[in-house]
Amino acid sequence: MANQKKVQQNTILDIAEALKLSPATISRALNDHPHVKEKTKNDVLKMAAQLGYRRNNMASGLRSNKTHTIGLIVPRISMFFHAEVITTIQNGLQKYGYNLIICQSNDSLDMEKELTEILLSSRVDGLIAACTLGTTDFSHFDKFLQNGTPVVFYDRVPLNEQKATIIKGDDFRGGYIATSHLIETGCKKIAHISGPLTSNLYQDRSAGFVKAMEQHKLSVNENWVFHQELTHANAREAMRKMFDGDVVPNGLFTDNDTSAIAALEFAREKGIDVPGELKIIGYSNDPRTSIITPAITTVEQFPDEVGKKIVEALINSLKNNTNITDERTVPITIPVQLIRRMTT
Amino acid sequence: MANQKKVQQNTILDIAEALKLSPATISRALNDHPHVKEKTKNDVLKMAAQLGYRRNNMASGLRSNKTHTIGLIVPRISMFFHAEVITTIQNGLQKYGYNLIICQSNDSLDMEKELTEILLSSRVDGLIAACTLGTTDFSHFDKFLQNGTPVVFYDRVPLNEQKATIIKGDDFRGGYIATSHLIETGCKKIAHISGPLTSNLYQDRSAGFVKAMEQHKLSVNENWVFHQELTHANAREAMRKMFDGDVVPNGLFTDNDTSAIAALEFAREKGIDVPGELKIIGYSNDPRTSIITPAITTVEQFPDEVGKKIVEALINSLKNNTNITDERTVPITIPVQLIRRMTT
DNA sequence: TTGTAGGCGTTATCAC
DNA sequence: GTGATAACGCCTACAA
Repeated sequence: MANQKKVQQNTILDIAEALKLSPATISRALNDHPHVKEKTKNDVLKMAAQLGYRRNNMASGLRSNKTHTIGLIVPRISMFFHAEVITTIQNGLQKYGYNLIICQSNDSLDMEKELTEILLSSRVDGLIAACTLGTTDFSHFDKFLQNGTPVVFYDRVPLNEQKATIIKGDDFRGGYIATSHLIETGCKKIAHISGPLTSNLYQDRSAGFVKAMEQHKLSVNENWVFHQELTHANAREAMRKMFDGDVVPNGLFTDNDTSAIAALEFAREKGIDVPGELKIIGYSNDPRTSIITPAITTVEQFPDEVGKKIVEALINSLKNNTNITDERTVPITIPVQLIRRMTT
Repeated sequence: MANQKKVQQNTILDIAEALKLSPATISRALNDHPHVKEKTKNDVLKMAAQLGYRRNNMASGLRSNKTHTIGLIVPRISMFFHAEVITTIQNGLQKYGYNLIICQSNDSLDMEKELTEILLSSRVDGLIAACTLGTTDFSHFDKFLQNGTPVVFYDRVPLNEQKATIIKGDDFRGGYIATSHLIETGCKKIAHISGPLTSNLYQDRSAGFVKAMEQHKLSVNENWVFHQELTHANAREAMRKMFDGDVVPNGLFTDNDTSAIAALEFAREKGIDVPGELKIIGYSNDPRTSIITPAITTVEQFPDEVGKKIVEALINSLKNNTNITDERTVPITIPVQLIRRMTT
């Protein structure tokens, strides 16, 4: 009984028998093989429909060594940016006949490792990953590369990966234009609530921040620079620390929108006028930023573009099997754009 | 070359050879079969790790007729409610060793049908589905039930399905408490922006609305009741129509938060005081409702609870293979709760 | 254009 | 406690 749970499904043998043909012909007909008579093809298709036949992907995959399945690992699907990217990826891959196994690491490195093992067992044809913020060692992805499975990293990516495709937003420029915008609107005392420097995202945005400051001959106040998990609570705490002091910032760049929202709420409660006394700019163009009062200026990352590039790169790798091609080593960068609203 | 894309992976035969054991023993050891010596088990595990062995799920599934994979069909993962439910489901199933193939129908019935075909081919061990708003004929799910694959519907569910598990929010009560709340806070002229009546969701919420109105001897103004796709634009249009008239409502119940937000924005633009002249209540407790000014009163659906119940029900069906059990026919209802904020 | 036969990697059923 | 063997459903040389 253990393995009898599922009722037996029809197989190509059933179709073969019904049509007095050989299983091979059925297989060929179903796969639209050129050397099959039109009529035979039609007969097979009709009979397949009639019997409710569905190809067994396991058997097919075992034999052909292809699963038509792509693995995807993200921190959390409920993060706006990722949700949008995933939707685009899924719709894109579907057109090419690929399925997507979506896995969430919950931003846990252990979970991420476990998921790679699972996807390895599933023999996915390709892998897409946005790593956890704490992933600095990417060796758990090596197996895929080693056995020729293309890997596309996006958003949170390895720094020195030579064999995988890397797709990232222009975080340096994002940090730079956000900070420059604050400066241009009159801020001289600028704070930066950033994420942990273990991730390329925040390294680059921080570098952009520093660059803009330097270019305008503004000094960075280290007490106003935070590297922390970008939660609502942490942002509030950072705000509290800064506004406890005698000298307070008049510009704030946060590396995500949740922090910007928290900061805005804090300002509201403390009677700090935004944008009068404090200008705020966030990152990601989360739907909440346009809805809050005042609407928050932020940096658009074009998740749709990111998703499209991922699909394009992956399909390309899958087709050409160019797993050791040079072009792959050059990261693909998606532009960002300042969305100016009411907080600056 | 066609099927040589992936490098050959190690198999149990490789382990067997390295250890001078038979493949059968390796298989048993890896599956923690009772009749294997501890030492042998350890040796096998060690060698498997050393060789970087990963079980081939296709081969295993083909033989054992189990995929340890659950299919999930939702309209869109980026909808807040679904994103939360999915996260809970995935984390829950993971504990039981099940993977999840997440598919998006984009609220298209054709896509939904296609996805069932794909998941049929994948021979998923179970299926979870939140249907499109237009799904009134659920026969494309019959195949799963027929071959003994448990199916759990949630949110948007079939009305007369006898063999599948049904998990839904208490939409009738949600509509009822929302409307009652408006009445209790002084509204007598109440409008209802609802979704299409093809879905149980909006049938039930509408019934709750009507029931509350009747109970308080209030008449329903049919010009103020809309059944439409619950988009931002449609809600604005509905508002425009209502507020073009001489008599305007002073209470509004919308079946989702996007519509509530659109209505609030409309009111703001037209100088209609909320909650003074118009009270608004939404549905779902989308994060945006608590962030907008004024924060919107809404109905909490407890996606986390929904997710937990789904996992529980599914695991239960999977274990007991109770595919024709009576208890399954009784829908499981998750309570809802009024979240009172500033718009009422 | 169609048929035959072998094998993909694993597990289950026998034996021993 | 372990080994030999067949079978899961499909695909693809090779043969006809």
